[in-house]
Amino acid sequence: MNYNFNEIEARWQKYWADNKTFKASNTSEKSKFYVLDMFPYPSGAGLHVGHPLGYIASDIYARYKRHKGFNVLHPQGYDSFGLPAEQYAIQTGQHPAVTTENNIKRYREQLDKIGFSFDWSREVRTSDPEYYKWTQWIFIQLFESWYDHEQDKSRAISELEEIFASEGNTRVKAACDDDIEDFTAEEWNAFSSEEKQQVLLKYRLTYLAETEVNWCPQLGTVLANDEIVNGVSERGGYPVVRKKMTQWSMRISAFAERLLQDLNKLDWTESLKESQRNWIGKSVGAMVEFPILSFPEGEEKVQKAPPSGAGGIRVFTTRPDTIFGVTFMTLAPEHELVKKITTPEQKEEVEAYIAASAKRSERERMADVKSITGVFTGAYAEHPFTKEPVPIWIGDYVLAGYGTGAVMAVPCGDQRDYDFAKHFDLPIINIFENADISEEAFSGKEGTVIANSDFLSGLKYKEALQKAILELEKLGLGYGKTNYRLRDAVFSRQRYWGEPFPVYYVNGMPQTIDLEHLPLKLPEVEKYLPTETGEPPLGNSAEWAWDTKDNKVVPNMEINEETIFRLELNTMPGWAGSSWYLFRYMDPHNEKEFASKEAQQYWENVDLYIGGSEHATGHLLYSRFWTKFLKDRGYLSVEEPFKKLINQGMILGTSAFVYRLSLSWPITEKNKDQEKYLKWFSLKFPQIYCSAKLYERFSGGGITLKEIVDKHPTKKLKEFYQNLDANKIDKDQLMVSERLIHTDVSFVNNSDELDIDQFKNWRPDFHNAEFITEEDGTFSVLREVEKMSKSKYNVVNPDDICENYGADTLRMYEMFLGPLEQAKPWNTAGITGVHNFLKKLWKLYHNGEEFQVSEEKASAESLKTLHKTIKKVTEDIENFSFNTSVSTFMICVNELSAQNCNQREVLEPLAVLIAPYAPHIAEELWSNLGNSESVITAEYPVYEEKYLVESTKNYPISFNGKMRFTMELPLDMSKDEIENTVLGDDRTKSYLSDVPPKKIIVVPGKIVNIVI
RNA sequence: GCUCGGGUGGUGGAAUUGGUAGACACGUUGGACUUAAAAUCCAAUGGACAAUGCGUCCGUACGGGUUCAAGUCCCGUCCCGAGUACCA
Repeated sequence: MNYNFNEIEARWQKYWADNKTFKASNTSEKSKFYVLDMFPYPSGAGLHVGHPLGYIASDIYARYKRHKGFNVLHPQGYDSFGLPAEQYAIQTGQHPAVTTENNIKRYREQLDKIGFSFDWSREVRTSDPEYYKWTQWIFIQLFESWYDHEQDKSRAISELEEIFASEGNTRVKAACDDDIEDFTAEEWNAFSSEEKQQVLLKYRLTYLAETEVNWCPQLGTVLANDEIVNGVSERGGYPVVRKKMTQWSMRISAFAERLLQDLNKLDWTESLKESQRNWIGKSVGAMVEFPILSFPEGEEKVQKAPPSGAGGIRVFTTRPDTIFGVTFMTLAPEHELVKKITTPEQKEEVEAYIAASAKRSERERMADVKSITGVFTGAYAEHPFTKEPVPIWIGDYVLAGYGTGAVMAVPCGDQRDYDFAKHFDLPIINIFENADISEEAFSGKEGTVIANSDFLSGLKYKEALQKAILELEKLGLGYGKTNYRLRDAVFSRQRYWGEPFPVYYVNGMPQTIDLEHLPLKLPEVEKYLPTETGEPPLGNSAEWAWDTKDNKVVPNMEINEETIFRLELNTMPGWAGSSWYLFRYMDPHNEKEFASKEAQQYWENVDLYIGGSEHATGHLLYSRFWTKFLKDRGYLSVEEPFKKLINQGMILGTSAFVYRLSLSWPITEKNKDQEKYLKWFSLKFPQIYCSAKLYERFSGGGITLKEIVDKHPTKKLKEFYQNLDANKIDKDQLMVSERLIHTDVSFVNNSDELDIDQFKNWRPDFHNAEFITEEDGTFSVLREVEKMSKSKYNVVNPDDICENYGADTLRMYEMFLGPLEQAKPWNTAGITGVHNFLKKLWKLYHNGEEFQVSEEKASAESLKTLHKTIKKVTEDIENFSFNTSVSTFMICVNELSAQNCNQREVLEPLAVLIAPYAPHIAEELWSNLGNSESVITAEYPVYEEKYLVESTKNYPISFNGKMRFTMELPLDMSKDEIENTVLGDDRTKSYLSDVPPKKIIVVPGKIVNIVI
């Protein structure tokens, strides 16, 4: 019987589904193990071979753990709220829920074909009201909480109210807005309830605030920092501008220190922890206040303007020890004090500068690091110690968003300050002993001795740092402070397809809806675009008001501001639902809690999490934040969501680009009839030869040139295809890409012919390209490895692989490609190797057509092969080195085939051993071996040392470290005996040629090295 | 710029604590089977020299070093990838 993978796989997939083989129980005597994949966003394009990579790895591990006797939770679900479904809805009018449902169906079909051991009874979808009910509930909990820095935990807002009522807010150390004024208990108690609400909002862990946000006009929404790549939106690549808006924010900054410290507890890769550390961006230093001096008109005398506090410029610095090196200050152009302090003489210049820098986008400012710009405000600040006036400048190298938006400039110690000072001819004072600052700033820290600095002179960096802070504190002009780069996370999105906020507004103050009335379901809207007045899409809904009497949604027209109020129009961002989904899997159908205490206590948190590294700073940070919050408030018992995390590398696709090289004579006024330009340019290939309509029809995935020719045989296209030299390029595999490369160079050539050699000279990247010259131009074909994506027409579909080779081949091949964590290009060519291996494995259990295993004792040789394999594969799985375990299996099967091994004693354990990797074939073999239950119930084979014990070792004999020959010697031979035996060998003698060796190194069991 | 990875045949990649570099697979070449092809099986396959085999030399980005022994450890240089960036 041949290895009929299609039939075998379909049968076992049905068996698993019918028997609920992978259903996990929340009560078990066994130890638990939780293996989780980052759940997918169900996009319209379906899965490509890159998606399942991580799923296969986690599935192998989950199956392995089951064999090892663990109760394994291995669920899967969908992150089903998101932008693409909404964009699609805007274009086609189809409800996102409908397209999402369709996409999920397709995903499920594709996933099922690969044979994953997911417990689908626990499936979650973030867009399901029964799920987002609890996302809304968590939001409410955040709203009802504040962060107490003294206890270092989140607490109920009612406790804060009690503190305010009894002692005011002066002693409260809370994470809160900056602009809070002190009040006493009496004052608090005298506040109106509205005033109280306003104050509390500044303490809540989710709060409304006028914030400067990243606004993307094309997408019509705000974006989080991690949704912006290189100044443009991650999705779509649209420009992003800064804009002030009232937005919900999450006070994640309150958790900065804990998020940083607890990284040490996690079994994550160092690089991932490092990116989180960078993102949190802790810096220790001091807050210093420089009082402002002003020059009142007509008076030369320096006068102290508003006393410190109200009128000072606050700066954050990591180097308070360098304070005597301050020669000027720089404010960000957006700094609120700029307008107040600018002198009339400087006003014009300053305003022009502010206007100019406001025009420059964030991106331009980032790209243009080199040029130094700035303007003097005319104002001066007073140095806290020397009392000397310090000129105040503005410059856009200072960022409004970091620290206080102002810096004390120490040109001798900071390169940017140095450059600024040089450019504007500002003084530079050297306050470092033995430092040369004639060319650049001196940035040394450890061992640096401060000079020329009054009471700091002679002190080392560390001592000076502490002394400076101490002295500042004495003056009341500064204090030690730790600053974090981590900003509070904006939580509002002006979108339709997301979780609605369970919030309505009474007199402008937000109120939340009680749990028993959740979920607040997403309303129907006529269109998914912003309203004419610029409100988010939910503003289009006719029924989006909250009736506080009946606790239900009612039509907007009934709003009376007494019992019926308007609801929040924003929705939550994508990361809301994904921040806690791991806990919902534990108890997915619970209607009373997001997960029961029992389920939580049993499953705790994720033991192994596998997913892409693109979530390093977004999802993984937010999820940690919410977990810590829920723990603080007693809803969870764990501090961290994911114990161990592995990033699978991306699988890349190979794209072939067809470029058209053509001649053209662009005619301009200047060169009319004078010169001929040979201009090379690329065109969207399909658009040359086929209509735009056709192009759209093909956009379901990668398209080959042959497909276009078959479906749309225009004469030109046919000719082009036929004339391609099949010896030079694989014409049927030729993929057509819409990629457009712009060239910015044109070069002069007086001939009409394209000089290919010259062209290659000019563009070395085309050195290996194929060139084909046609009557209407020259074409070139280039292959490049890049991210696999529908838009790049380089997608390989896993369905086709399953169809042609089977899921087991796909699973093993994806693992065989290389280390899990490494990015690697997909190349289908090598898949036959893995497929042949499975065929050989199949043959081991068959005698020609018949399934047949022998009940006789296996040979010592075969047992050795088996146990060697058990040992290596087990180690490999534990180390997530799946690629090497696949080759171990290949070696094993090659050896057993050579030994003609067909004994049950070897083949039965082998079937279990390979089951995590190739579960379908394993089930088939296991059942043919006479077992009635699924192979998943089988115990994992145990490696026994006794089968591997060797009596001899094939010693490599090397001379001066170079291996020359080997000698088979008993392992129990002593060092001296080995030495004598080796020296007695004829080959050794010939290498020594009668010269006695200088030294002989014998490492028993390893090597012999003779030094001549 | 900084941080973290990495650089090994024609290709993907192996090589626990320094101990036989190139496992396993693809590809290529030759052979068997076949009318033929596919499939399958067998053999060879880092490079150079030698070629009857024995062999010799060079080889893990580059230059040094430590060591009996270095892909592996140390110092310096170059290159590639990822993240991050006027972070005060």
